[in-house]
Amino acid sequence: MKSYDHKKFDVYWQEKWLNNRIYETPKFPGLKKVYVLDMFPYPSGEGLHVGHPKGYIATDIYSRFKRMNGFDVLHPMGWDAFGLPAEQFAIKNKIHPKVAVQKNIENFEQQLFNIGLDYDWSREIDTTDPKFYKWTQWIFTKLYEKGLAFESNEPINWCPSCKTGLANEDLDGNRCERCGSVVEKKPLRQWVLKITDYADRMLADLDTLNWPEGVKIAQKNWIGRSEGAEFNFELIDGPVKSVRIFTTRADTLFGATFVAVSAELAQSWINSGFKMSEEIKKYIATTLEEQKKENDYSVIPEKTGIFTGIYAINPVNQEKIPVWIANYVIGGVGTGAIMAVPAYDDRDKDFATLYKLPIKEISLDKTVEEMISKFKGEKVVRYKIQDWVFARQRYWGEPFPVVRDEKGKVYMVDESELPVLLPEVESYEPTDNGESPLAAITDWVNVKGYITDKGTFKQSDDGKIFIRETNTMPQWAGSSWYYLRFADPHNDKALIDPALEKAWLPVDVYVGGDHATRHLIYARFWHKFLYDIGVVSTIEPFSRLEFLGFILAEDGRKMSKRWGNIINPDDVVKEYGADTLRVYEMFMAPFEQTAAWSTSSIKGSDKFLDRVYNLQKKISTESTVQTELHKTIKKVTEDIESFKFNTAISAMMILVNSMEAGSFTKEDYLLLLQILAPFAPHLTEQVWCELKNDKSVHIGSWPKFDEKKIVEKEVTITLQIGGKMRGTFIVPFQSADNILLEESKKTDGYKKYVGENEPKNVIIVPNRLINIVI
RNA sequence: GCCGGAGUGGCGGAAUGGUAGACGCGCACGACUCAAAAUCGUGUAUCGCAAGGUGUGUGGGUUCAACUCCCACCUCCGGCACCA
Repeated sequence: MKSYDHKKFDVYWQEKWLNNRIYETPKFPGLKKVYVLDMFPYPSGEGLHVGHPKGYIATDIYSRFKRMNGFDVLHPMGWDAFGLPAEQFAIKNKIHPKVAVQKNIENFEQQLFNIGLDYDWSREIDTTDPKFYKWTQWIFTKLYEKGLAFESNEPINWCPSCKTGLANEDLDGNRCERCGSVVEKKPLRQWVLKITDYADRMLADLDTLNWPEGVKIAQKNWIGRSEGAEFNFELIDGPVKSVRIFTTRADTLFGATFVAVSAELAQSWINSGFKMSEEIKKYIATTLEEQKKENDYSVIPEKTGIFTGIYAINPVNQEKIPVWIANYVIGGVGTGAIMAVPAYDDRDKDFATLYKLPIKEISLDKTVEEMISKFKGEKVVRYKIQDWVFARQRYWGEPFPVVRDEKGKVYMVDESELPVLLPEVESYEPTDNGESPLAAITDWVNVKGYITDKGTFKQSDDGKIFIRETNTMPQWAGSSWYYLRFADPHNDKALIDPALEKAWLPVDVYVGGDHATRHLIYARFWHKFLYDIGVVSTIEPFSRLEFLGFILAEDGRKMSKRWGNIINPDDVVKEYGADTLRVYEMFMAPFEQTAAWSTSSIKGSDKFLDRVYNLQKKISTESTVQTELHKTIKKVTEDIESFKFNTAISAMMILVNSMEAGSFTKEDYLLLLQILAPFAPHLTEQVWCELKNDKSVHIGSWPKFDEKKIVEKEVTITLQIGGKMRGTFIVPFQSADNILLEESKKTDGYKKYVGENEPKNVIIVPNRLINIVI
């Protein structure tokens, strides 16, 4: 049992803060602004477990800290509420996703509120709100205008279980990231966004970001820029005049001993009428089938191939070399054809060894550049990143603001008629044929109207019939720009007012889990596009990124219904109070590190807060803790700024230990309350207001540490002899070297290990250490 | 295979190249109590009665001094993957 009733404090202050609007952000910031943002959650039906609020607690501490330091803080919260789970819930229970989502949001709000988070709820947003997705649709129309959104019929990844097309980023290997089904390649009419146009800028601007190095590297690899060249190899009696190969090693062209093409390319030759033997056809078919199948990436598949009977001419020496079909050459990568140089490429070497093809060593005396210019190569930059497959054949997403006329010509819906509302349907079931459930609603799909002078579509009852686009946008659409909306959440004339954009953006600190190669790629892409059309004034959306480590269950597994190991923050708040939950989650491990929950360890944080509360009974007029107090203020200030919450708390624990053992004044105690306030807002507010008769600790100013007080009067010097620790002694701060040496001679350690011998060398680190070398 | 990150007590973890294990949990003993819980106090890397020795994944190196820097390797976690 604690000495105070945390339930009373929690509820009292949470309501009071709400009523006094102490966390409401001004429309425009003053001199100092900071925009602190959490990756907004998907409001699932299961509610929060204790892992979810970890990041929110951190941003809460950070924004309270900044507010106390005189900043105007934008710290908002919203809901990323489109997506498959709500839809699947709807299908199962025949409840409209909107209804389920609303209920879940209310539950989430209450759970977050109970933790005492300082969000400005007047700025709450929801991606499924038509007032919000109006602007998601608007961005799409702008992308289309600039030629960055286009339709394609290329085969795309199709998840047979989710019954929708997917982007490369939605895959885990060759499985659907959501459900784990192996995806198929399926030709499907698709909306695609030209993210590749921004690849170079996204790569270059990574350097400007204060992000964890690992994320930057992951993005760099995902974008996967490679510089190389393409060369034409003429074919003798082939299906086409020449085959085009891509290489990053043009300098090895003289060592090419065969050409290898993908089964896909060979199939296209057959499709266009070229005759090949049954054996070859069979090989192509089985290879294509194999490549579709599940890959175990830990094992490199065995290489197979077949000779086509065709020969190619190496453009650098007119040598006649055979053309093979090989399973290690993959359609869709590069040109789908390579020149094989077994002497300088391990894969080519394996293949050549297997099929007894020649391996030719050469002298590499020409540079890549020389080879390109001399042998009519073409310099080519390739990216691993693919254009963003942007349409989903599902119900619960943003409708496209797109119609077609009877000839199939595409028009964007006029801006004045946005948003295109997501209609009610009877069945949310997806279909097998790649049609969205929306396609079944004929009186929505067929819409009368006309084309304006600007070339956009407007509705009119006496107009011609147009057909609406029935796909919806992917889950990542809303989250690609939502952070902009918080600065101007109720604007219905523009996505964001330019003055507010300049005032608040960019996000100064962005906190969340690992979305290195999806959300953080997509949002950067859209932000750069919005920069190009003048909506935003910064080239990057998130200046600083802090990753959070997840909280595992006590058994070391992920918290999940399936394992029955979920810990609900509501229960923890009830038993220990919001402050204890907050302090414990920040103390349990370094912020960015994954750690397991411990029901016994949390008691330590609870005890700590109780001791802080009880300290007020010990207030005296003498202080023995000045140095330590000011050291702690310094440490906590620095640690919050760098997200080292665990060591900040540890420093405060050390201070409290000293305060218990020694004596301290009321002023000392109030300073402790102030630096603890961001971590434990309820308890500190209660005691602060009682003792000081002040309005709120949270709008007061952050304590400044006194540099003079941090300086110790006496320091403990470590005595080393020959590098080994042989004792300690105490001297006044900043004692001269000769004093240190004299003092060290008085120690037992010196007498024992040095005695009358003359030291070879003496190394002195002022205020710290003396090392006598013998 | 490539690219990241990490290996420290029974556990979570702390250490600008300068007393390794701060702080917390757990455990042991003691105080309070009829008793228990809570609370408080003391102890808690390891070998040794002690003096002292050994210890931060392994093996080398640099240095007066290495968890920290360099080289080689092992293990675990994450990402990418026959990308030409």
